[in-house]
Amino acid sequence: MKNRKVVLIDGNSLLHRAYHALPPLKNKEGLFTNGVYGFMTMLYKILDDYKPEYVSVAFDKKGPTFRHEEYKEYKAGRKKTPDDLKMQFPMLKDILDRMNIHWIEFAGYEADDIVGTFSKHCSTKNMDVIVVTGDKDYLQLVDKNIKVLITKKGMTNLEEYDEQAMFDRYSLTPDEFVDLKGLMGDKSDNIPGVPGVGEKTGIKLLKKYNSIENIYENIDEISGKKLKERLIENRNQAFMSKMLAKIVTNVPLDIDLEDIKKEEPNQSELLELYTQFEFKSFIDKFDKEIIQDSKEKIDTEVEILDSKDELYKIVNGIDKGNFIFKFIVNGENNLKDKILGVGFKYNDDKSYYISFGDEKDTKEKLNILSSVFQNDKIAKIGHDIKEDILILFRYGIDIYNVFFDSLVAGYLLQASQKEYSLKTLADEYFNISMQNEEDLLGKGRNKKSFDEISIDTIADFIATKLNIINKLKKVLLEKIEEYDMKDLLENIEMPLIKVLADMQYQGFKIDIEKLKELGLEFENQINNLTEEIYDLSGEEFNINSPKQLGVILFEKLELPVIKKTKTGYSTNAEVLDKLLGKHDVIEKILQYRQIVKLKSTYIDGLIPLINKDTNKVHSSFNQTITTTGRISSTNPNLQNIPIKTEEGRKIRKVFVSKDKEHKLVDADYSQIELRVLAHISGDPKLIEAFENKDDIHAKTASEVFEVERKDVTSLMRSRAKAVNFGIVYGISDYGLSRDLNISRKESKKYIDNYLKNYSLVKNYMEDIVNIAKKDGYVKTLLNRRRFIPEIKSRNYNVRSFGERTAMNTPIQGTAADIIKIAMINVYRELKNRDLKSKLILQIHDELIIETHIDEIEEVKSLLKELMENAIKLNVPLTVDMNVGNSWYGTK
DNA sequence: GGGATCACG
DNA sequence: ACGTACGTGATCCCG
Repeated sequence: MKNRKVVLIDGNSLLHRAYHALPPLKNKEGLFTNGVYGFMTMLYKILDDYKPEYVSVAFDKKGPTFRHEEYKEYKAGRKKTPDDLKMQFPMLKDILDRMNIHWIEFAGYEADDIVGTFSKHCSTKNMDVIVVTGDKDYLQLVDKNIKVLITKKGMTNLEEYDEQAMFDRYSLTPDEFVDLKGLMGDKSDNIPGVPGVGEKTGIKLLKKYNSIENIYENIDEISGKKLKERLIENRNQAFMSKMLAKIVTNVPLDIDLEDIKKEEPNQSELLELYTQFEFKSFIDKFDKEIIQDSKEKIDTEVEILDSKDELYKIVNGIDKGNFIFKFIVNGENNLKDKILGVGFKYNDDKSYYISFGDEKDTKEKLNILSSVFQNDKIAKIGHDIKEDILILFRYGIDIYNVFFDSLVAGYLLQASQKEYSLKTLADEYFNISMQNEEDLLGKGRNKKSFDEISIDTIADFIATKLNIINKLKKVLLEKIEEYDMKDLLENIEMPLIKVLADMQYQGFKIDIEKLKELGLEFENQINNLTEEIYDLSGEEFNINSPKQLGVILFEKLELPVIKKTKTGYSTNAEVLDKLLGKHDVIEKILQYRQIVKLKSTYIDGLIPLINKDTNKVHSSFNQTITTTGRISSTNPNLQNIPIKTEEGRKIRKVFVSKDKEHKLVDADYSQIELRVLAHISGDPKLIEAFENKDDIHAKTASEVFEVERKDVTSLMRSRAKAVNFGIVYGISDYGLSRDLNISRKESKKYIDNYLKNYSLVKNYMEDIVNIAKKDGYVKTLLNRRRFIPEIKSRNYNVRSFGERTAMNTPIQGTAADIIKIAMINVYRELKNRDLKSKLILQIHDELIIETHIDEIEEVKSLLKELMENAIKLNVPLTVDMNVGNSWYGTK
């Protein structure tokens, strides 16, 4: 018969280990959970590996122990347990209770004494005993039935010691190990031992004499004058140290094995706690059913409306309050695809769903609803409302009072998340699990569309959504107020939704003929370059494959390897630039790369996105992607259309105004980020420079290079420009040296010179990093918040990244805030004045208005006015403007 | 689906 | 000694 197995754990030791091994994880309430999480990870692993019938976790009990009575200085000078860790003890004990795992503490004794007593008791009963700890002292407990597991670096690694393993490692028996500690002492417990005796000497002595007692009986034999002297001098201390180090094995415990028998955990209670602590990986191990049962149920009461009359009756009763709504579309493109219906919920009433038939039916039903959408007294609430507005615009319906969007609100609260779907938010803010579209429709080849789903299913689906949006509204708004972001939400992000929807709806006209012409031009160049490259390298290969190109360049042609990537040779432009002149093929490859990029991304990539009827592209402007508050653009990305090279800039010739009656007016902020820096740092010299309309890069050059202003060369100016960029990005000498291809020493000098000149900028950089360290986040001028957990990382690279982020985010983010305000004001003003001109694009510091030719002067003046006065800073904001028939022309 | 590359502010 | 500039998106290759 197999021996019964018991696992005994030193809870204090293991929780300490876990706490120090893991980064400071917190749940969303701010509760530190790292120690508990690490402990449980280990516990699960041990239970899994050893499958014990009996388990107990021992803790130290507060207050003095018998050791303190024997020796007042015991554990003196030890650092206080940090509060972040202290609060995790009751948390852990709570988990153990819910797991039905026994835990124990006993006044006057430490955890190791309890474990010692228990383990010896079990050993005499011939049980297999496994003791788990982070403390080597426990090795004295090892015997033929007792094994000791000691944590190694990395936490989940445990080293197992039985009698043999111990002897292999220390050449000592467990009993001798106590004496070793008596000789060596222990700094962390403030046990003195014999000064000058360390592990090596101690082991040597004990191998010969086996115990401290025996050493002193034979003290005359000891070789080594000094050692002998020390031993004699510290005789009492040695015996006392041994006594302190000896784990007590007769604590007066009332031991009943039945008490520590491992029982089944209370699943639902445990799940509740794991949910609170956000231990996702542990939750995943539970049965699906138990998880499901633990979830909060969501109201899905919904009435399907069958006719326009029914719809009309309901809509008629809506005059003020909250209107939560969501359209169902048969596809991805709300500007094109069929609208299947709409679900809505008025205040806390039940949900309604009504499906739309043909175009005529759709229009009629939307017309009935338009009185709600256009009623300023009714607060519109939804999730990703921009997509719904596209539908309304498509049917000529305006919308007022866009009050709350859970997508945007979720983003504002935590801008670094990947996504903010209702399912994710429901999971994050409530204990609710819901279906998303993928769960409903499937994915890949078997993906269904909504028109293959029964109307009852759709109605349930949408009712769930509406109810979750309603619940989210409450908690997200509370949080937003707590973060002081109400103004940002109400006056910037919510009004912006409609502006972005309109930009997307308006679109940007493409000159198809010009596009095709340019495509052919690029194609010819590519063909020629391909031939030349094959010729120069002596064989045909796929030039687009960095792997194949690497083989040609660095193996066949034996060019020097400048840089490697994870997967092989680096062949990027930086590397190729350094190889220029070493082989004729390099120049051709650089040209080839450039033209292929232009053609594949900006010609071929654009074509499928053009609406064939209108020749327009309708880029999607995304409000919830960037961590800094900028917006992003996709399908196509209109924020990275080439400009830096003439060849690339030609692409802009295909972006034209929609007809002869319109032109493009392009307005961009000059140096907005440096101006923001001047404002938030308050640096008088920087502020003055902008007030004086100074050439900022030239000015920086004269300061950084310590030359008279008249002696600034164009090379100096362009380098100073890089320094200014570096400052905004959260400067590092390494980054600057790479960018300018100069030594780090030199770049460090430039930076030092800069910061010497602009001492308040230097202060800002230091202050903001400290703020981020203290608060865990930084803010923009308008209270947009970004959490920077990286700044507390123990990894240098990660931490440095956090510091640069802390410096850059308030600058980039404030600039983003400012242009958002400008966009809202411009949009409103164009509308108020009933102008035909429309805002169609934003590129971070630049706006493009498709302007009616009769309105050009008016638009230019209102644009300039509204952009420059979007916000009052202690430096002026200035805007440059250009007009053209194409985007190429606006220069 | 991730890595490399390169387009923009 | 450590080794990266901040923020994005699209395309291509390749496992």
